[in-house]
Amino acid sequence: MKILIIEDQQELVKNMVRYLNTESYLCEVAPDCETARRKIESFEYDCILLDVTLPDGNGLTLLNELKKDNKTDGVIIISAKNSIYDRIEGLNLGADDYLVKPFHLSELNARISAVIRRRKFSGQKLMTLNELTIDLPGKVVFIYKKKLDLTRKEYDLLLFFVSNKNKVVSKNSIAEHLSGSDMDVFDNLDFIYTHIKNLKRKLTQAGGSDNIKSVYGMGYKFEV
Amino acid sequence: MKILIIEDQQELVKNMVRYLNTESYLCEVAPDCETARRKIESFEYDCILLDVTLPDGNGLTLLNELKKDNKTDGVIIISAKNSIYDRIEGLNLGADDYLVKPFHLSELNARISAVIRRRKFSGQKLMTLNELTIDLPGKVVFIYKKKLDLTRKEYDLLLFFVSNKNKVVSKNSIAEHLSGSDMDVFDNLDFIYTHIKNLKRKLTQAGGSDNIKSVYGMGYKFEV
DNA sequence: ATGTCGGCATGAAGATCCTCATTATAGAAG
DNA sequence: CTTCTATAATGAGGATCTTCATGCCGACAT
Repeated sequence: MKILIIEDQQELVKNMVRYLNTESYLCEVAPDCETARRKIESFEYDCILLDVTLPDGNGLTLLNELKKDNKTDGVIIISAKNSIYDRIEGLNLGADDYLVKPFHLSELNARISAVIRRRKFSGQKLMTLNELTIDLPGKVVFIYKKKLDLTRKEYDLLLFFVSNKNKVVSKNSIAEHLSGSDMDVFDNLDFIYTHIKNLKRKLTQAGGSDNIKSVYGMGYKFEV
Repeated sequence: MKILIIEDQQELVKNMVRYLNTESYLCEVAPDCETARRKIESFEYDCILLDVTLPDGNGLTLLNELKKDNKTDGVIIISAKNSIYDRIEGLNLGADDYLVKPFHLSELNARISAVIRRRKFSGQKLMTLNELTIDLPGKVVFIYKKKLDLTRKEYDLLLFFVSNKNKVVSKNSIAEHLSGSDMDVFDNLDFIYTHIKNLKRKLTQAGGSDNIKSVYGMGYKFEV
């Protein structure tokens, strides 16, 4: 899952990134509105953390721009001020949640996963597809009650498949989802093969069926 | 572990429950004395958080009732007033600890686990695990009758390990136990390494076996 | 002064990830 | 049907990143 952190306080950002990395999120940082705009244009994030006070403008202004493009989904406002005005304004502009500085990282984490759950999995905490069970808050996958030991990429990949089940996803979109950095072009998509192979192996070795079908020349489809 | 929260401020309760849930406590809420009485009668909680100001009476009155039934064990008083009277009164009535609003959730957590820890060991004064002997009231540790010279943190750490023996404890939970927990966020968990290293050294140098095993990426486990 | 504590630097150990070379397969073309 | 080419699967190994161990030192309190 990819998160954009729009925040200029370096120290805070450092802590957030470290913590969220341990929670298996891929983070990108935009220290100002300008960078944020550029990144949001070129990529779709699962969750956006938006600080209100930024060096080159107000975060709520940025949020307002996003609203026009219907891109406010998944935005969590972060503000140092405990101002009711900011809160209401932010939520009115379509933000999903609101966090007041200083906050606990565990609370941040809880809100992020809540937002993502709401967006992608209609609020469900547990997702079941035949023999497959995914515990979203716990980030654990089971097959027939048996816990799978997946790496971060494998988990991300599986989640990406599940949230696009029965649809063909291109290798490029998979690559974008899995890669941490925001490269536009991938000179080499081979690393996908490895992750798909490993995921398939772990799924089948645990007794599951192989739902990941390759669609020649198109990409892959998770059939269920 | 089950916790009863006797508190009428909904917003606060919501935050406490959410936080304590992430700490894998099970929470029940009583918004007034009446509900609290009923719940305490029908169930035994590992810890009770008791607000002093409640809509239908004073929390200390409730505590007094509990004292008559010897049920004050594990009670943490919560008060908005920083009143010495309340504090002394509460502790006199048998409360285990006292917390002044507003407080950090991490501090609340630390105190709850402290109370639970205290209660867990309350029956025994001496705890023996193979060559290891812990004199709980005296806070002294022996290996083969040989007294270990542990610092406070080292002792706390050992106790935490012992009370979670054969279970993996995360570094985060260790950090929360060891710290006075005024910190919002642990930007650095390295101090744990030092204490673990020193504890291990003291244990082995005294002739004990090294029971503290690291579980890569998970934390540590005290095997016995 | 002394002991305790926590941060930092370094290096080892471990896990993860990606590249690459090779083999297998699908679809197109002859 | 056979051949050819593009695409996909697989296995091995090294690069990279994370986590952990250890020693050292300054800060702080007793």
